[in-house]
Amino acid sequence: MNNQSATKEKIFQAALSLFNSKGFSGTSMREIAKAAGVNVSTIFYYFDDKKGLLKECFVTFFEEYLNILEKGINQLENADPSIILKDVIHQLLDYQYRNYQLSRFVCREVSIDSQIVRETMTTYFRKERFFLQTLIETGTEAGVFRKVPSGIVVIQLKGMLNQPFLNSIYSAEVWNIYFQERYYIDQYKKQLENWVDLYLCNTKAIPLEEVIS
Amino acid sequence: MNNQSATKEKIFQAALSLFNSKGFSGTSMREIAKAAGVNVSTIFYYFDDKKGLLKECFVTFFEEYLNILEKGINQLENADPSIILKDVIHQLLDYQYRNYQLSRFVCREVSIDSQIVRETMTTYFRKERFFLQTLIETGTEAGVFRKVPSGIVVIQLKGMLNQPFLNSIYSAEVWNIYFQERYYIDQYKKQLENWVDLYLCNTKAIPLEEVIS
Amino acid sequence: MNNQSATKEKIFQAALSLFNSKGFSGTSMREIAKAAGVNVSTIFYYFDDKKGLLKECFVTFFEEYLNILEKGINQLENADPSIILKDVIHQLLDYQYRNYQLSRFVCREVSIDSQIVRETMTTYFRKERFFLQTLIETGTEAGVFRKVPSGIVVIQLKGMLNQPFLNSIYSAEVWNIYFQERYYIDQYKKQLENWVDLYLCNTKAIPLEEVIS
Amino acid sequence: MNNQSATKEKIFQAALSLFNSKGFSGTSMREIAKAAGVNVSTIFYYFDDKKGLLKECFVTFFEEYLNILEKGINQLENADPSIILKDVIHQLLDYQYRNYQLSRFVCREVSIDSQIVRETMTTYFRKERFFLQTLIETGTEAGVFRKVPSGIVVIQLKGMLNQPFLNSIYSAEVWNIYFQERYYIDQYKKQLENWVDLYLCNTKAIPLEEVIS
DNA sequence: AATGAATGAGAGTTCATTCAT
DNA sequence: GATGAATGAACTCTCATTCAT
Repeated sequence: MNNQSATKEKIFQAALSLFNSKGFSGTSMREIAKAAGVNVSTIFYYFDDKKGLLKECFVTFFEEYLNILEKGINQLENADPSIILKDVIHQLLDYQYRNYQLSRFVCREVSIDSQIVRETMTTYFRKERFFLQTLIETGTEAGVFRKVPSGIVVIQLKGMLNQPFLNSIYSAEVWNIYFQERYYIDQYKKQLENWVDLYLCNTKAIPLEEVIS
Repeated sequence: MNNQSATKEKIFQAALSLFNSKGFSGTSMREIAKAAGVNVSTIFYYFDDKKGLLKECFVTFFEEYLNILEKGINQLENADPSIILKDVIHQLLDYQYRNYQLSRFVCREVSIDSQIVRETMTTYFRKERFFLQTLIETGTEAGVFRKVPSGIVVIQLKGMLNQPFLNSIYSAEVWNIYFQERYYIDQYKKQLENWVDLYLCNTKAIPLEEVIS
Repeated sequence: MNNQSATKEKIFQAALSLFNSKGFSGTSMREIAKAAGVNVSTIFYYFDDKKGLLKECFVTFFEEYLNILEKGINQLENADPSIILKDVIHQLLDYQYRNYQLSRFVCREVSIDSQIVRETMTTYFRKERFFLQTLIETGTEAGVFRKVPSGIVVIQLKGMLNQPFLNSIYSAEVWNIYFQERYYIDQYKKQLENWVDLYLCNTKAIPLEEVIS
Repeated sequence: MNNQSATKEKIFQAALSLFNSKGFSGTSMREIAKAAGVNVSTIFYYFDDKKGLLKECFVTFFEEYLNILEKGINQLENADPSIILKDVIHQLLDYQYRNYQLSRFVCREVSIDSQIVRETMTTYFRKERFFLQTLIETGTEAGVFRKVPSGIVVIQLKGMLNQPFLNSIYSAEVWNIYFQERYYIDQYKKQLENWVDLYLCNTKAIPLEEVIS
């Protein structure tokens, strides 16, 4: 993405993968080094300390994440809010699908009450709030969406957006639904579109032709 | 709850609170001992090892959680599935509201790929799947719910149910929504009922009189 | 001395010996553990951290050191200051002779500009100053000592008192003078008594019968 | 001093200052590099390794130090040994005054029992012994000094010479005596001259006109 | 029922040092 | 002449855990 050294990128990917499956605290620097095929010291050379790796994860994730939201907002003037919301949902799911390791990890780690989370996330969350709130409230004002409490609905939406990636193991092992595959993500996306139509706009239901049990 | 010794309960509560805010791996036995006001060895006396504490958290959480689901299923023969689903949602939210520390922690930790999670959770999740799937599919067969892919919808529902507790800090700091307070949980509950009515049953929208911004 | 556990004492002695010869920063916890025949963790169990060991050294050294000075002061009313000063010199040399490792280390480490030195030593040095200044100035007021600038003279005296232990290796290898042996300490003591008589009191020189080259 | 490159000198000064306040082992190459404003590798380029820096300190210090002593010896044939001794004392104090960081550091580090100290210092100390012993014993043979054990007295003298610089912090904070200032060094020098007159030669005391408390 | 002493393994981090450029 | 990338070894310190009491 950025022109970091190849070594730095290698380390970052290794860290990501391990953080994802074992958690931040549950992953040791030595494990990362081994997975990245470098010496432990090299990690410190590039990321200063373990927190540096965490920060990089957060920054990387939110950069594009917020970009997607911002682009959606910028199109609000010319288009139907419900269509834009669907498009944003589409792109966010797609982004998380493409970066499912990062997404899961960030989504989980963010719920831990550490100093670094507070420091790093505050700005991001403020921006995200602005974008989502604008999106919902513009739709309501335009008469496209029902009158809903935006905060509550955003939390609801975020829950739905994250769940597939947060508990992909659960989905896979319990429901045989694999969100690493396009097919299931598309299925999920369709339901969220239904959510917009039925729950938010309260229009007619889209007839479901292909339905998986 | 059960007639454990007061010491054991004290330890469990201390562990819970710390696991909740710092994560399982991020919490040390010493910290727990200090918070509980006992010697480290005492924890081992009661819980065998650190995993024992984790297991206790899972067991405690799912005992009542599954109870709620089971009771719902048992009433399915005599009542409207949509009403039962709403009632189950109501009780699950209420349960998590009463045990928000436990809920948040379990919900987060479950997404970590450790041996102990796999071992402990498999049975619980199988049961949960059976209950939720039955609930949704009975409703569909009875013509009360739209035709929906049950797995996808359950994952969607679970996301919405967990989100308030998983990221309570986010809700509080970013949206000023405090799910430790009845008011906000009731607001949230109302929206999930709307979700059942509008999204699942596709009936008319319930007019919203009281709406928070 | 105090009723610490035998293990703690063992560790302290090992640390002392290593600090003495290799310096504080130059000594590793592992080396100490190995020398003491305990596990590294045990050191932390007793002394919290490495600084804890340093502090213990300072405290141990100055406890008796200041005791000697205090006793001297208490006798000032009834006796000739020059005799008391000689006695104090005698006892200080003797104390350092008995604890030469500790003395050397403390004396050297004290000259390092670290936070812990400042914190720990301030009180001790204030007390020491009070005692030594009182000793010198009482003698001057009594007309026993020449009129001398007390600060300057105390620094001079301290230099003479420490040198044998500070650079015992120098003394041994360069001059074949071994201050671990009574004989040489007694020789040195005699010269310091001469210093009191000739330099401070300016009386006749004591005729030297036994002189080593 | 010598025509080394400016960079080398910059590094040396930075190292000196850090060694002085934190000790040799307590100072890292990175700290030195940072303080000198160069890359770590540059230090290795100029000094080979960390020991190289230490050696340079020793060499630099003793070069002029021994020069002073040698010049004193060379004048012994034509002048009163007591006057020469006083002059040597004067010049040594002055030299240490001008290079107080180096002096303090060398004086302290020399008491550490490391291979490099032994290797580097042996020659210097042998020379120093020869000069000081000759000085004292010539004076004694000439009947100018009392009959004293030269080794003991030299150690005594060295203690007095070093103390002001070894523990300059002690002097400053405890006694408000700042040996970085001419005034106090002159005061101290005067007392060492008294020491020569009264203790070594046993002549009348020099009347003290200006005396600081 | 509960504790203090003690441990081995491993944590994150820093060390002095090298080498290609 | 000077540097940035990379390393292996060692650092201090904390981890979960055991065992005798």
